[in-house]
Amino acid sequence: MMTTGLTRTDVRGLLLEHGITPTKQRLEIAQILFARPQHLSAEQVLSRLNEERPKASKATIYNTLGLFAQKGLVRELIVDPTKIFYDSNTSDHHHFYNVDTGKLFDVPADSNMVVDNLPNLPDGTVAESVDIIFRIKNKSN
Amino acid sequence: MMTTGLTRTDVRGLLLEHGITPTKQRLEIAQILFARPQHLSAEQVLSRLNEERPKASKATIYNTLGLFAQKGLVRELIVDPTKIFYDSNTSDHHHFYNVDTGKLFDVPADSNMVVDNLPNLPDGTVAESVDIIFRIKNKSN
DNA sequence: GCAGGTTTTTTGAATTTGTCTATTTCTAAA
DNA sequence: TTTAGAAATAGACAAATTCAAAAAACCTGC
Ligand SMILES: [Mn+2]
Ligand SMILES: [Mn+2]
Ligand SMILES: [Zn+2]
Ligand SMILES: [Zn+2]
Repeated sequence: MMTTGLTRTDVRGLLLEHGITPTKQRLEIAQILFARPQHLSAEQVLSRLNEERPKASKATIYNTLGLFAQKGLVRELIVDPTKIFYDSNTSDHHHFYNVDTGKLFDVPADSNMVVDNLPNLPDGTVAESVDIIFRIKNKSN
Repeated sequence: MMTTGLTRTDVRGLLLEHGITPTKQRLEIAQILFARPQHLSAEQVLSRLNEERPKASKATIYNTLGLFAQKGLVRELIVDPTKIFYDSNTSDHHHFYNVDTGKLFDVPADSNMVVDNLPNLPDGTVAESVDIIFRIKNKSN
C-alpha cells in the first residue's frame, strides 16, 4: 500500500476500498501497519497493539492479518522458518534478510535490478508473485 | 549435491568429503536424500526412514538435516511457513512453489533466466545466498 | 427499541514444527 | 580393554498458528 501517517478516516477508506468491513479491531491493526512501510510479525503487531490496554486478542490479530493479506492490503513474506512477516508495502519490491539479526530490509526502489528471460511456468499454472530474497550475514572480520 | 542412485559406499564417501562422521543413522538419512534430487521436509524424511522398522529418532533427523545443511550437503528452502524443505540438489538453481498443492519444483537448469544489476548489499554485510521463488497457483478456469 | 439472523471477536484448547535436556550408546584412539 | 568425547534417543518443552465454541456486536425489518 505504501502509505504514511494515515488518519483514522484514511484507514477506514483503505479497508472499504478493499472490501473489508472496518471494525474497531481491524482499524486499530491497520493503523499500526500503515503508519509507515514496514515488516511486522504477528507477535510484533500483537505487542504494539496491546501496549497500553488490550485492544484485540491474538486470534483476531491472526484472522485480521490473514484477511488483509488475502485482500491484498499487505504482503506475506516467508523468509524465516519461525514466523511470517507482513509487509505494509505491497508495491513490487524485493528483500534483504539478515540471517544474523533476523532483520528484513527492502531492496531500494532505485536499485535497477532486473530479471530477464523468466522461465516458463509449469503447465496449468499462473504466477502469483515472484519473491527475490538476498540472504545476507554480517561480515565476521 | 545433484547425485543419483548412490550405493552405501558412495554415500559414506560423500559424508567423509564434507567432514561428517558417517554414522549408521546419518547414512540412512543420506541415502534417502541423495537417491535423487528432491525436496523433502523433516517429517517426510522421518516417515520414509521409519516406514518398516525405526531407524532413527525425530531429534536425530533434525540434528542430521541441520548438520548436512551447515556442511553444505543440502540446502534449506524457506518457502512454506509451516515447514523447512531440504533440497538434495545444492547446485545453483531457483524454485517454483505451487501454493495450491504445496509442491516445490526446480526452475529447469536450461532456463536462461538472468538477474542483472544486483543491488548493493547493506554496509557490513555479505551475501550468503540469493533465493528466487516463483509462487504459482493452478489456473482456476 | 427489539427479535432474529449474521458477522466478528474472544477465549482457551489443540496442533504442528522444531528444540532442549538428560541419559544411553557408540566410536575411535590410547 | 579403558576411556573420553561424539552421537543418538526419548520425552518434555516451546513458539507460532489454528480451531471450536461461546459471547458480543451489528443489521434489518418491524
Ligand atoms: Mn517453524
Ligand atoms: Mn509456523
Ligand atoms: Zn518490503
Ligand atoms: Zn531444488
